[in-house]
Amino acid sequence: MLNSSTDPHLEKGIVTQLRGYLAQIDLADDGRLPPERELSAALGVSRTELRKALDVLEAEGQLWRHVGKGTFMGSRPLDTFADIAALARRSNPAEVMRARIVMEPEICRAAAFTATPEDIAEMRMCLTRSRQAETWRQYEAWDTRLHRTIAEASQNTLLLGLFDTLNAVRRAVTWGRLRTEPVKPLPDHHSFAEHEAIVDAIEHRDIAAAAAGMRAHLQTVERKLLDRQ
Amino acid sequence: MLNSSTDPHLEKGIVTQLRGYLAQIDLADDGRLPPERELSAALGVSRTELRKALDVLEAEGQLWRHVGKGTFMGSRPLDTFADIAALARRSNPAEVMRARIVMEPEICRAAAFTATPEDIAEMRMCLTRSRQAETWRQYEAWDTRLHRTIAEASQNTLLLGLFDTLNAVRRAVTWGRLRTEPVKPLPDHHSFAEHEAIVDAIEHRDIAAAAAGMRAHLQTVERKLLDRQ
DNA sequence: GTTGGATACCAATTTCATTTTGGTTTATAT
DNA sequence: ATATAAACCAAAATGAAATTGGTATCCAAC
Repeated sequence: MLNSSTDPHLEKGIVTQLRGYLAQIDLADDGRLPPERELSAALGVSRTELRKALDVLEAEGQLWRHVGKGTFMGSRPLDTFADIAALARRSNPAEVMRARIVMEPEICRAAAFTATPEDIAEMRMCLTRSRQAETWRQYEAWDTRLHRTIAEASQNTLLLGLFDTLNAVRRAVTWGRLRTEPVKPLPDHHSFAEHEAIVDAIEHRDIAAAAAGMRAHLQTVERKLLDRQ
Repeated sequence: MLNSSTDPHLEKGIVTQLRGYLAQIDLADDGRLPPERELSAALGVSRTELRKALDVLEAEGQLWRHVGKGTFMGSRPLDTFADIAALARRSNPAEVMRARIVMEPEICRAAAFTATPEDIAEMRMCLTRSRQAETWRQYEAWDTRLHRTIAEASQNTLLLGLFDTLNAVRRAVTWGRLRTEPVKPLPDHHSFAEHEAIVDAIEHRDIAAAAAGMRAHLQTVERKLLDRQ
């Protein structure tokens, strides 16, 4: 009862030992620390005792664990809002338009840097087809494809992915408005000229005009959208 | 030149043959049809010719294809590029920084419009805590929280969701860089002053300065990152 | 009797090699 | 010229094996 090995407060010693070890080691970017089996060996304690110490730190919120994954410093990654269905439920058409106005002009600016002749040819095809559209559905298909071609032309997988996410939310959001528009796009539909101005700017590598054109276009779309409600 | 096998319109025949076959067969729930190698054998045409016919149907939007996955009837599912893990696999640190430079300044501009006093108070707390950080991990935690607080202050669920997606990809991307930095952030670390300029601009509703400050900050981060490689 | 250590086992997850698949190129033949 | 076959590539799916946190069991020490 007198030697330290039976001291009931020994576990507390392991906790402090562990704290020191964790402060000292330089862990990976993801905050993952060595598996329990290695850690117990490195600290010279049994796995059972190490787990008790880890339980304490986990209760303090200093780390989190998951079977098969490992043990990680910091707080458990919060449920990201990246789920499209959840996003669409929380969002609304006004937010979608605001997000488009934030993102797409800058994506368009980047595209003006990097668009290839093939990209521009596809944009031109979208322009032609959208003018020829016989129904609003067809028009929207070519409109969507044009905007996505611009995002592709940015040559950035990640930006394209974010654009796709935004687009998926846009389609999933309940717009609540009924189509009271004419059965097919009229020849003087505002988007035609705006789209062409954007593609022209991209083709001439006029990055400022490309961004400005896209912003103006989306602001027109936003205005038309909100007028109707 | 006279027999039908050299008829230049034969390919059109293959398209119709394929249409008939697709209308006839009972495809799986996911709309997947047999791989090209099987399909060409079943239809008794070469894979090259089959692919031409598939190109036509794809251009019509009747089916979509993806390497490794297969060919599917109908339109491409919404969440194709929205998966974080897939994005992280495809992307890289340079793309992540470019995407941040595209998105965050505009989010910051929006935040300068809408930030509440509570938002700004939290930003100031992040500034203080990041200055007090004893390790790089602590610093990064407060840095991340500052940037997310700014995104929250935009009052736009969708923008916040896109920001979270970007952040998740950032954490998942393999940076491959070794930590050669000092053990703790030095008092003259460039980010401190830059962060404070951004929060100041937001507080004074100087939307142009907010966006410019964020852009300058991220460009500095990008430069430091690429220097090191 | 209680405590701690070693061991074995479980299920979730990752890892890695293999296979499959659409996309592309090359050589050959008609 | 055009079509075909074959080979090759990279993305993705697949499946076996290893890894990892969680749990139960048995045993020794006191």
